[in-house]
Amino acid sequence: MAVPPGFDASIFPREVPMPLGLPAGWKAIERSYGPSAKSYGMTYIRYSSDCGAYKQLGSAKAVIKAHCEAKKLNKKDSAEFIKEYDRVREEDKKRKETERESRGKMGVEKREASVQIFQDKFGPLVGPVVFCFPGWTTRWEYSPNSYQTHVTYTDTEGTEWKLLKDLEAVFGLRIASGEGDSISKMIQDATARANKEEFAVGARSAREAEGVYEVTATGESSVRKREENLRNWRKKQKLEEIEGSRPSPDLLSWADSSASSEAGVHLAVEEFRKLLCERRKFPSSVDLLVVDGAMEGATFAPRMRGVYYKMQEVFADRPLYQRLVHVPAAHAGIACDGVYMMWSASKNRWQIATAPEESSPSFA
DNA sequence: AACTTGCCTCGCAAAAGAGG
DNA sequence: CCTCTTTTGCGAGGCAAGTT
Repeated sequence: MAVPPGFDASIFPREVPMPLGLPAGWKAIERSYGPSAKSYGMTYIRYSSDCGAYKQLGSAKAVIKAHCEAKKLNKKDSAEFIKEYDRVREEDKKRKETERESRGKMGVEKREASVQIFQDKFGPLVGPVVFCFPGWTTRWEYSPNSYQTHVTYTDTEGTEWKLLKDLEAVFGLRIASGEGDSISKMIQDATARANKEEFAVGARSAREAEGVYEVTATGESSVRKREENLRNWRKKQKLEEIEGSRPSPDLLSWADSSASSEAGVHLAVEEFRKLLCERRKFPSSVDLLVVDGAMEGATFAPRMRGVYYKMQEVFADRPLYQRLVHVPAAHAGIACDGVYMMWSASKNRWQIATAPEESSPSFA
């Protein structure tokens, strides 16, 4: 077993976040295998209770069992507790599935059905139309090995799409969930502006340059040689690797260092605004919101505090905010986090959670 | 004897690769 | 361009050697 690149045994053992749905009062410690082990470079997790009664439990289920024991729960309450744990896990699984589906990755049947819904309404989706979606970027890459040019579309969220079928499936799914109107409008507007010849310029340019041709949301086009593109790509990969090994870079940049200073926060907000407007073409009037303080000691404080922007969507008749993070490796230098702030009608309060749904588990 | 620690395997899911 | 197959990655959980 090869040791993963960048593996550093000296950072272990270390505390890691407890898996979702486990009770408070426990710690998860990640340890690494010793140099003599076949699994050197791999790690494993052990759980211990803060009270010291349990040490080195090997799994989440064992933690649940021990928790019920320690709390002297009777059979019924224990079963209830386990049920709740399963429910939370299930919900998280569903959330992840929804996330995958929004990227076009779904089961065969669902995919075919979604594609059908789309095609019944609009016919097959074609490149020149996607090319005209407002705020999207189109990139043609020529690969000399296959003499083929493949196209990648980047949507306004920065998600890349390589297959028109994926887009059809996602749009079909959204139509089925009642978003038909906005999609219809986008498709119709784009179809009206679509121009086959203009689109064909992309593939031709990429082929002639034997490299990459890209047209951004604002209509600027650029050509890069293949080698140059490969270099950039490698650089990006490396950066992402470094970013990945570090805990949330944005927090280090301001939440930790300058949260206490009014001016620091102000600077961070302005920085986000600048990036949003210049790189992601948001209107300069975009509403930004700072979440900070008043939660010292809260486990998820580092995950919650930060700058949020007001989304176009509304939730429960009130604005919906999404957290922004600094990601220098991303092309815009900025990205949206999976953390939202919304109004909860049932609880009659603002809350921060991982998905804009009434039922999603919330931090506060 | 009971507990702690390190290691290994199994099974599933995601990613990569091969082929039509 | 798309689908099917293979490979890889990863968490859960058990086993066994070492400690107390």
